[in-house]
Amino acid sequence: MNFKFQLIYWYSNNKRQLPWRETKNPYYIWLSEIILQQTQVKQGLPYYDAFVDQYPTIFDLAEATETSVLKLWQGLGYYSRARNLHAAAKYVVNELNGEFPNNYKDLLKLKGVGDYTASAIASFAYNEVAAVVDGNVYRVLSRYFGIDTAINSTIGIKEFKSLATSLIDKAQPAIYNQAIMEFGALQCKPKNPDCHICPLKDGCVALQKNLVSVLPVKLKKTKVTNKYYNFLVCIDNSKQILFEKRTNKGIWQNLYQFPLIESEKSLAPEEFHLLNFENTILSTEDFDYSLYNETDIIHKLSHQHLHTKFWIIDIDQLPNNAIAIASLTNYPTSVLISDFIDNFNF
DNA sequence: AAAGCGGGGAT
DNA sequence: ATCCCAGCTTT
Repeated sequence: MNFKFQLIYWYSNNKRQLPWRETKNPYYIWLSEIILQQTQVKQGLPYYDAFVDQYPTIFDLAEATETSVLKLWQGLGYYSRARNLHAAAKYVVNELNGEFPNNYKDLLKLKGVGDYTASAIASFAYNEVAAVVDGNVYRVLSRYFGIDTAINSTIGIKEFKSLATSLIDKAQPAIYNQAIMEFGALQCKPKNPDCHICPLKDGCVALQKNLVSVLPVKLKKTKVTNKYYNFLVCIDNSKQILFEKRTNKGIWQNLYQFPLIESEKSLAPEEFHLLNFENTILSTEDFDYSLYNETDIIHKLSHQHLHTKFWIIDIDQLPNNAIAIASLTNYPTSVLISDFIDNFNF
């Protein structure tokens, strides 16, 4: 048996039952693919169910507000996916008369849809011969064929896409694509795969040459920068609180948070006055404050470590852009903020 | 070509 | 700690 039939045979015996595999509806398949970008199935599954439940059609999604879409996305990370998802839904409904793009080339025009996702939707929903290359595929191909080209280099991306295209089963592209990804996820795992029970072991170059643990090759890691965040939790006598939208570029765009002042270093409790209040409505004179967390909460993103302090500030009367404390949970926020809201005794 | 963008799981 | 996850967009 050749490579593709071995994969498909293995898949038929080992595949997981997942809801997006039970449908050919391109909207549901698209939804699942966006959710699963850089996200493990276990983490994405409850979000998929929630989106299907709350937005059963692309029209429902298009009619929603971005804030409500972000709220449902809360906790999943990479929030540009949610913003792009919503924008693409509006594009399909308003510009394409609600007809979902039905081929690789047109799928690529959707915001948040790149080569992998366009190939996945085109093959799964329309059985188009378009080879997917995700993290699983990179791993399987680099090991089986013993390829040490860096998978995140420009040349590597082209080389693996070309190889994947040459291998796909043109008679059943949907099954083949599913099979190679599932094989990478369950059998050809990143760490300590059980190669002695692998159906492809006889042809696997990495196994013969003892290169399983070093393939695939990936270029360097991103450098982590440290930042020092000071959130001002400003509460007044009528249980109002300041909460505002992050409109800047960068992390957590369009999510909500308490007023934030960055500092150059981690401040001691008595150094509160060193914060730069220039762009806030507060002056350091007219309120009492305390520090919620004695030691910094370190919120780790892939490229930033956020050393965070929550300063609790009591004020007589906040301006009328403040919101009710009871309504805080209606707003989409980062995990850093939602954890605080869940734990703080308001 | 490189950097930016989250959060959690596995080891 | 470190790497990885059904990657894409911006610089």
